[in-house]
Order: sequence, then C-alpha cells, then structure tokens
Amino acid sequence: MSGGGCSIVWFRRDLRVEDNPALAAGVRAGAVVAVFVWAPEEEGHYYPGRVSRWWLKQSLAHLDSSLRSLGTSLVTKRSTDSVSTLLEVVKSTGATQLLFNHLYDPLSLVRDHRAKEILTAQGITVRSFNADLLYEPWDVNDAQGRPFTTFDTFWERCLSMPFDPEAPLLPPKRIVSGDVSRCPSVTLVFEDESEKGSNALLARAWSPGWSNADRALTTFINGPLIEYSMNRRKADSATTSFLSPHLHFGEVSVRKVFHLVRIKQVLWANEGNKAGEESVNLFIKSIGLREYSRYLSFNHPYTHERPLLGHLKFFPWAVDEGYFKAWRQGRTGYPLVDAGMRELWAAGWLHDRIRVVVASFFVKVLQLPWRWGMKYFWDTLLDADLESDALGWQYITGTLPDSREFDRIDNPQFEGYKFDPNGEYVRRWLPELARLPTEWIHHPWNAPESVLQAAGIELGSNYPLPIVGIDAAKVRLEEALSEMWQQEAASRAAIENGTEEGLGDSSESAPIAFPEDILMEENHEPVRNNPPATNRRYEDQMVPSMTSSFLRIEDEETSSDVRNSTGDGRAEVPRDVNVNQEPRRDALNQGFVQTVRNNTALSQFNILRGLTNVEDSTAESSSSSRRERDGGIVPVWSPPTSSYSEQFVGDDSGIGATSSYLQRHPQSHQIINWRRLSQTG
DNA sequence: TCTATTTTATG
DNA sequence: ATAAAATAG
Repeated sequence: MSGGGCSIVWFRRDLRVEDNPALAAGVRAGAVVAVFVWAPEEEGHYYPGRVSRWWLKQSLAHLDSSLRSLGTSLVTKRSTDSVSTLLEVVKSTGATQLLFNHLYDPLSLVRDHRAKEILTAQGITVRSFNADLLYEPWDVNDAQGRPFTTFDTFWERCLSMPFDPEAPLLPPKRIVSGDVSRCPSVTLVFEDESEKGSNALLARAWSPGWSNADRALTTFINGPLIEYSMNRRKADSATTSFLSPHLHFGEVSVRKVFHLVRIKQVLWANEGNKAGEESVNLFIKSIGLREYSRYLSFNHPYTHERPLLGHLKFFPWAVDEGYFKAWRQGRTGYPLVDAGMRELWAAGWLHDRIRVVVASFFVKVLQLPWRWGMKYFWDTLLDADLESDALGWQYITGTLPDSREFDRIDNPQFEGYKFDPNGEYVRRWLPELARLPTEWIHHPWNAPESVLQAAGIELGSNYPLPIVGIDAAKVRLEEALSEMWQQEAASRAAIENGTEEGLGDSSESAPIAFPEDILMEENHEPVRNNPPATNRRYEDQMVPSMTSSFLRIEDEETSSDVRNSTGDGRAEVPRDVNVNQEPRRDALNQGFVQTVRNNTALSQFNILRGLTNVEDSTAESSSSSRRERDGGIVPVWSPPTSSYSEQFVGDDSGIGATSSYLQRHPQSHQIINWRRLSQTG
C-alpha cells in the first residue's frame, strides 16, 4: 500500500469536502493534492452553458477556500486532455495514487476508464468510489439479474435493497497537503467580459458551494418538505428544494439528502402525519429519478442522443426554425409556455412541472426534434445535467417504455389553470399580460376585445396569437403519424427486397443539423400566426456542435432583455421590462456560417463502440463496489462488456422489434399497431 | 352505504 | 388516454 504516500484527489462533479469518499480515502492514506481539471473541449457538443459555468466557478472558489481552511488548496489545471494532465500532476507531485468518484455519463465512462488504464500502467494506484448515487447501477438488477427498464420497478428495488445506502461521511478534520511546489495552479477562465453583467444577477438568487448546498438542504427539510405533496406542483412558489444545481455539481451528496429526509419521515410517521410521510416519498422519488437517469446512461450510453425505443424512428419531425425561435423567446402565444421560457432565459431555472409543459409543447404541439430542445436546456439551465435532461426529454417524447403516450397532447391552457391557478406566474414573467384578469390569463385569444383593450393587449402585436392551435396540432400529429407508418412500411419492404442492405441506420448517417438560426438570426420580425410551410425530416436530429453553442452563448449576453428582467426565479414581478423590447439574443453572429459536421457525433459513437470490447469484467466491478469505502482494492471500473445497448434500439435495426427489450414492453408499440390496423385494415 | 360523477395523477 | 381517487348525490 501507499502508506505515507501522496494521493491525487481528482475533483469533478463532487465539489464538496463532506461525504466525499475519494477525499476521505486520500486523507486516510497520507498527504493529498486536490486537483480540478478544466477540459471543456472533452465534453464535445456539451460545452457547458454560461450559467452553468458561472456556477462552477463559484463552486470551485468555495471548495478551494474550504480546502485551505483544512490545510491544503485546490490545484486547478486547464487542459484538452484530462488524463495526460493528471499524469503530469502525478509526476510533478510524486504522488503514488489517484482517487476519484464515479461519473456515469458516456464521456466520463470512457475517459475515466482510460485514466485507470494509463495511470495503472505507469505504476500508479487508481481507486474510484461511489459518491453520486444511493446504489451503483450494476448493483440494481431484477430477479434474472438484468437491468430494469422501467422507473417504477427500478425504484421499488432501490428502496428494498438488502443493504442500505452508505451513511454519509463527515468532512476531514485536517488535510496534510502534498508537495505542489512544482505543480502550479492555472487560473481558470469560465466567463468572458460580456457574460459578467448577466451573471451578476445570478448571485442574488443562488449561492453555489457545498456549505450553501448544505444550508439549502436544511432549509428545505425544515420548511417546505412537510408540505411538498401539497405544494410541489405550484409553478410559482418556493416549495421545491432548489437543490438541483447543488446536486449536479455534487455539492451535497444524495446519500446525505436521503438519510436526513428519511429521518424526518420516521419522525412524521410516528406523529401520524400522513401528508408529511407522503411528502418524503414524493421527494425521494425525484431523487430516484436522478438515480435512474444515471442508471439509464450507464446501461445505455446513447441515452442523451438517441431514442431508447425506436418506434418513432420515422416520425417526420418539424424542422422549423421559426417555431424553435418563438419557443426560445417565449412568443408562442400560450402564456404558460411563454412565461416558462422567459423564466428559463432570465433565471436559468424552471420548476419541474413547467419543464414538462414547455418540453411537451415543444415535442407535441410544435413537433420539433427533442434534441434541439434538450440542447437549449443544456445551454440555459443552471442545473443542466446530461443524464437527467436526457431522461426528461425522452420521457416527454415517448421513447421510454414508461413514457407518456406519444399521441397525447397536453393543452397549455388547462395546465395553466392547474399549475398557476391565479395567473401569478404568468404575470411575473409576461408583464405584457399583467393586467389581464385571471379568467383569461391562460387563453387571451378568447378574451373579449374590451377586456384586451382594458389590459393594454393587442394580440398579434404586443403579445402573439397562438403560433399553432391545439386542434391543428392534433391533426398534424395524426398526419405525421400516418406518414411515419408509410415510411416504416416502405423501409420494411425495401429491406425485405434486399434493396437496402445494412442501412436502417439513418439516425446516424443523416441527422437533422442544428438550425443555423440559433446562431445567426437577425430578423426581428414578430412571430407570425401563420408560419411558413414546415419542413419535415425523418431522421433524428444531431446535436449542435460545441462551437455553435459557445458562440451563441457569447452573443446572447448582449441581449437587453436579460438585463431588464430579474435573475431571480423567486423575485417580484419585473416592472421595468419594456414590452416592446424584443429579445435580441443572436445579433452578433449574423455573419457566422455554421460548420457543424457529423463527424463529431460519429467519432464519439466509435469510441463507445470500441469500449464494448474492453476486457474488464462487470462482475468484478460489482463484487467489490460495495467495499470501496473500506479501502479495499478497487478493480478497474468500466461499463458492462456485453452489448449493453442491444436491448434498446438496435444499432442497425431501429424498429426491428425483435429485441428482448421490446418484447418485455409490448405496450410500447401500442400506437403503431393500433394505427396501422386502422390504416391498412 | 352505494353509485355516479368529477378530479387528479401519470417517470 | 386512462385509471384511481375523491366527491356528490
């Protein structure tokens, strides 16, 4: 063992000193060098958005000051290759081991595996730990030892595991610092000048950093938690935990959340407080969804870019940049949707219910490709999280076995009265509707002219008419579905005739490019009620390139509407928003020509394909995973070696529903079978 | 108390 | 959409 040696503790999305198994192991073993490597280029398309980078910056500063008070500091490095940077850190500090906590997104799985291989080959001990989940994904299986494919079954199993989640660890009392005299920190740049103004507002609403996360947790547990079951779906009040960004960056451990919340539950159960007990169940269910997102990502590493069920493979998604823009700007004509999109832009945060509303509207009413929406969330959310967002969008889109029905359209008007019965939420974020009576606030298009006039609203002018009618959307959805079956039938026939061999991979070979519009829109036309004829594409879309999101972020900062609205999701109604001020998010990029190419997506695909041939055994990982905290020797950790994606959409077969996965979920094909019968029959 | 009707929840 | 739960009669 490395008694007395120096350990590198590699911080990533575990920016805390409390309940941090990697840090604890390092402290136990001797001296510690804490390192953070900023290598955003490694994230490919998923270069973090402006607000997310703002959070990271604050959180790292917070961690550094905590580490300093304990006797060391955080070494920060800029890199385009984390693994080789780690190797340099090891060499320059004379460290003998590398410690880190697990991540489950596909890029981290590959990168961390590589880190283990390369450093181990250099004679470095590499150990990794579970710090992000109640249970490691490979520990949660059904009676046949297979991974679950629905959330309910998964979560039921988690809650009845034969062993409890690990109890949280206390922070170290003191850290002996390794020798970093030859390993200088580099000052990391997370925001440019143009971003600082917008970011300044964020600090009013949010306090990143692990001890603030801890405080937020306590506040929630002692406050809103007990009434969570009653209040959790109110779009407008501070009744949720507001922990999501803290959890994303690992500032607070889910195990600690789980334990503290469970203690409350026992307490309330003893008092006979049924509502309180139920509140805890509902709250930990949302923790469970976060767990499940990692579980899915681990078992099916394509979750963030490909539908898990292939039954919508031939759905003709609308490739309509006008719709997309109207949605982003909150000018769809549906107040609840628009309020949500304005809040997202201004505050970087949305209530879970509102995320569902705007995403559902995006996919079902506008019929835009879900990955565009997911990418926009990625760019704008403070708690942007690849696994959670992929789960959310796939759930909404209907590509999970336990998704919503695909052909069910939710009406934002009715949802408005459900989640925002008094219209307060709409009035806060859509000041142009502030004077409209509650009776009409969620459907202004029905309001009598006199009411509109009294409220100072001119539909189509200072607030849009609905961009698409719900009935029209239903008709369009029907048409799109029948088109989908024709395409599917044609594809089937072609394959049977042998005309098209080994194709059916169209989602990879011809993705729908991300719209250039988001980069260089410069026409300030108001959104028309009758949009131009909509393009349809059969392929699933491709995620925008890292470059595009980066550029867009820069110029978004010039947007004047941001400065005028409040940065606080819980703030008062912004009085100073100029109604006529159109968001000008993309003004600077008018000359920019997008250079998105498919090859990034493909090379990432190939990396993952290669991974399936890696030698490590899953069994080995699972057997030892539970003893990691005891300092047991940790085997090289890697995803399952068997073809872990074949259960879902076949790489080559798409709708070819012979996979065991679909056999286990026959209802997933319900729409298709029923419709095809009514069509061809 | 039982049944019809309305509301709510749905990962 | 649909089923379960709450409420009205």
